[in-house]
Amino acid sequence: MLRLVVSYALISRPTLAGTLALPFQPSPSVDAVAEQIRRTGARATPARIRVLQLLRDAPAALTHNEIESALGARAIDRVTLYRVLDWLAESGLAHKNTDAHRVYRFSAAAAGEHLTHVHFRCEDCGGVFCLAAAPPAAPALPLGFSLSRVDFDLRGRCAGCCAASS
Amino acid sequence: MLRLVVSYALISRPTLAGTLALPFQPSPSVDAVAEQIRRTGARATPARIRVLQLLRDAPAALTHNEIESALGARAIDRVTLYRVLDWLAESGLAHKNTDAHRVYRFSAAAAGEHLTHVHFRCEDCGGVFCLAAAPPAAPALPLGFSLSRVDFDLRGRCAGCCAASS
DNA sequence: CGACCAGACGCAACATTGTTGCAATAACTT
DNA sequence: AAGTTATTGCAACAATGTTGCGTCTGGTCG
Ligand SMILES: [Mn+2]
Ligand SMILES: [Mn+2]
Ligand SMILES: [Zn+2]
Ligand SMILES: [Zn+2]
Repeated sequence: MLRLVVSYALISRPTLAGTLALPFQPSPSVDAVAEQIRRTGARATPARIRVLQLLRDAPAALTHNEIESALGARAIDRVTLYRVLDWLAESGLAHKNTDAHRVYRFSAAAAGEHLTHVHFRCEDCGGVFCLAAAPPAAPALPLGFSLSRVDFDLRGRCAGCCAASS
Repeated sequence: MLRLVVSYALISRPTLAGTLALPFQPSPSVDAVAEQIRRTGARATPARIRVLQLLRDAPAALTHNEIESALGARAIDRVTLYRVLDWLAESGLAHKNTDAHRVYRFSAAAAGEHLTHVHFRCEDCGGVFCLAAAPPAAPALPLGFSLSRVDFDLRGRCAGCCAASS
């Protein structure tokens, strides 16, 4: 069975603040989130509002599964959640990334542009941590290739997982 | 449906040789491969020999699916192939990586150490290309984190996919 | 306000990749 | 040649993600 635990508390701990980007942000109001959605030209539905608000509150990128659990009772439909998440990513309101277990993780885009910093990916829990360091410049590409983005990923075990196994 | 096409020919083209690492290597004999397997202390079974030989012949990292197709008739069992591939990776004879479509790709380990160079990952076909550039050094980690590996991945569209859509 | 309708939703069914349990087989050892 | 035990093949399962389609509703306009 796949073990996918997000060390919520740990990620936003001040202990790591010196090297972690994206500090915790105050929760946005429902109206503000709805307005942000409408500005893209699309409809501000309850599903989109709740999910985007959840992402903006989250201290780390979340999986579809984690979001479904977080919504708890009166959860929205599984497929709708997939569509909402993809829509958020396409419309630029969220980032869609793959974690160390090859599962998609989503994070609110407003909080910071993930292309401007380096990431640490825990091979144990799958968590993604935003580090303060900037990624280096890309080397030259072979002829005919086109670049869309650069990822500098450090892999290993996060503090939480290291502590849990010692 | 998932489209997973490896541009075999393209990857080993001399056009790209200036910037691509891992040039094409001559095919190893069955006996040499079997001996390489036995040296790990495990049994040299037909499945392991055929798969490792295929990987050493391949100009690019292959998915489970591609390997199954390549073996064609008298294919080995799906599950056995998964186990052979995982064993090859664990025993150090092959590398196991994730492509842009979040599918595992396997490549023979002897041909070159992938930690010493940068990769280009095509977001269209999922192909992984080894570039000649070396990855930059890792920045400092937060306290308690442990690093196991660094990936510097360029993402975009490969020459084959760019040409196909123009 | 009430009707309208493109866009969003919910449901059911499906696809793909990867894993687990277990009995049967065969690679190596003696 | 027989014995041991790693490896195989099969069937069933699990997790993530997708597609098709009929129903509903958010935002708009009369
Ligand atoms: Mn980030
Ligand atoms: Mn490589
Ligand atoms: Zn972890
Ligand atoms: Zn491509």
